[in-house]
Amino acid sequence: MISLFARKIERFTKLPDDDHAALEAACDRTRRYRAREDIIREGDKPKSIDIIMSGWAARYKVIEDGRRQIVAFLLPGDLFDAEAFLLPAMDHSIAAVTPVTCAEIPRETMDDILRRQPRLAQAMWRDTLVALSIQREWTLSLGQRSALERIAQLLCELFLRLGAVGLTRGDSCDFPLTQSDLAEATGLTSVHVNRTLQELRARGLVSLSGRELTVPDLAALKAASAFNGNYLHLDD
Amino acid sequence: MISLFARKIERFTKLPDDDHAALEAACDRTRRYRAREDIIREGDKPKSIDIIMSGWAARYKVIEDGRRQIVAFLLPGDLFDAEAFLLPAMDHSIAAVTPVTCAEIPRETMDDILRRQPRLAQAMWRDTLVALSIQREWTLSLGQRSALERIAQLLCELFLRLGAVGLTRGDSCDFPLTQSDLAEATGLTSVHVNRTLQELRARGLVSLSGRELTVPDLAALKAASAFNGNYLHLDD
DNA sequence: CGGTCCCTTGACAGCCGTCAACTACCGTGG
DNA sequence: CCACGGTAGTTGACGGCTGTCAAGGGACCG
Repeated sequence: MISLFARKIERFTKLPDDDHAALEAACDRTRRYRAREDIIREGDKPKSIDIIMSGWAARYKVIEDGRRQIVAFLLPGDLFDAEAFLLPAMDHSIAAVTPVTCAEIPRETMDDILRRQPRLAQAMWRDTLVALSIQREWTLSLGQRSALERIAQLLCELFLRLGAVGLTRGDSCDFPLTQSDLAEATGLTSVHVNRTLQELRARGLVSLSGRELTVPDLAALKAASAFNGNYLHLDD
Repeated sequence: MISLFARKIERFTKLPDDDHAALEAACDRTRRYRAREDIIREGDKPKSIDIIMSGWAARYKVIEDGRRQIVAFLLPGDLFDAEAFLLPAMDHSIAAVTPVTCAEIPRETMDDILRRQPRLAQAMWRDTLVALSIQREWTLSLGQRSALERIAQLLCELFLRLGAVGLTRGDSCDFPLTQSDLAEATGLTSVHVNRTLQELRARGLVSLSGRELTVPDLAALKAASAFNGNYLHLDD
């Protein structure tokens, strides 16, 4: 059941069988969320650590006057709420983008894992470090890249991350984000995202319609965004 | 010697004495860097995990055409290079802003800590989660805040983080960043940072001269940047 | 006293935001 | 069947925040 997550963290170190068993046993329940439903809100103190089994979600932060920023996308296989386990309370919110199914690891189980499965705990810590690396790249993007580069960069990232968990079909993949979602993630307005997507299409870099993204020439899209995939830590 | 770091991670859970001893024993050497010297470069695979004992450093990323973004500041008590321990190679660089002194934990010692001191490992993981939370706030800032808000926000953050490790004096603190540093951290140009600082001074929100920052009214500065300090996880 | 780094200032331009209206699509229900 | 409403996408006109370019000033230092 937790195969996607296991596969992801085993990119670095193969886990022994008892860690697999512990992880398998830890995910005792699943939970479903509707599209656009909040999964956790800022200030909450959730009782479990979740792994996304299917669907897309978005971490977002709001400023009191209503401005809103998506700070990360969560894809199948991604672990989240480790922060809720180790920190006092959530400092941001998470919303489902599509219908989402999660596997839940209860807090008490996490306590056991930390004490008794150090390799598994280490793999989870490493997962946090990859998330941090991605967050740094978003900081770079928002600080330095133009609108076109930012959007191209984000599309590259999502395409590669989906590919890493086997969710691409050739040069295409599902793409449930609206232009407003893209705008909130890139710090642009949806109007400007719209114009920029037209530019990307005009250059033949992407085709994006009917909830499907096609990237005919990934190298070209990378070049357009000055993409450097090291930050994803997908290889080796 | 590692007191600042221990104090920082014990905000959440008191560590037992043997963890203290393990941490103390782990930091067997210190190393010094000159101001503006690179401490680690992208692609490196350092042999130790470092804790800053004194001075300021900056994590930064570059795009191949030369654009440069500071993605985090590292202050005394901060742990860094955990990513270098758990991930294949550095995906960014770190440079000293001032002269810096670091305590070094060798990789082999870290292996031992993970196996034998689960509470200490957990505290370090938590430290990574706080860094991730800060990185999310930077993403929010760059995506949504105006130039004035971004700079005010950053000044608030640095002032509070310095205060948490006892490095403020009343409403003042050392402030070694140049306007170019601020520009690279906020995604602005140094010209615009200059004008914006003048605006902040004109409003009486900060005074910044001779490497010293004074914040006469922290609440006012927070208000000017729509600051919400939850993300720092400094209390409780 | 020349050099370098940092800060400051002015004029101008451009990327992207704001505002507003319009189209397309789709599911619901009369 | 068509009216209806809501969401998503599109387009145009205009404005402003911030960048670019260029020059100059002040402080520190060898």
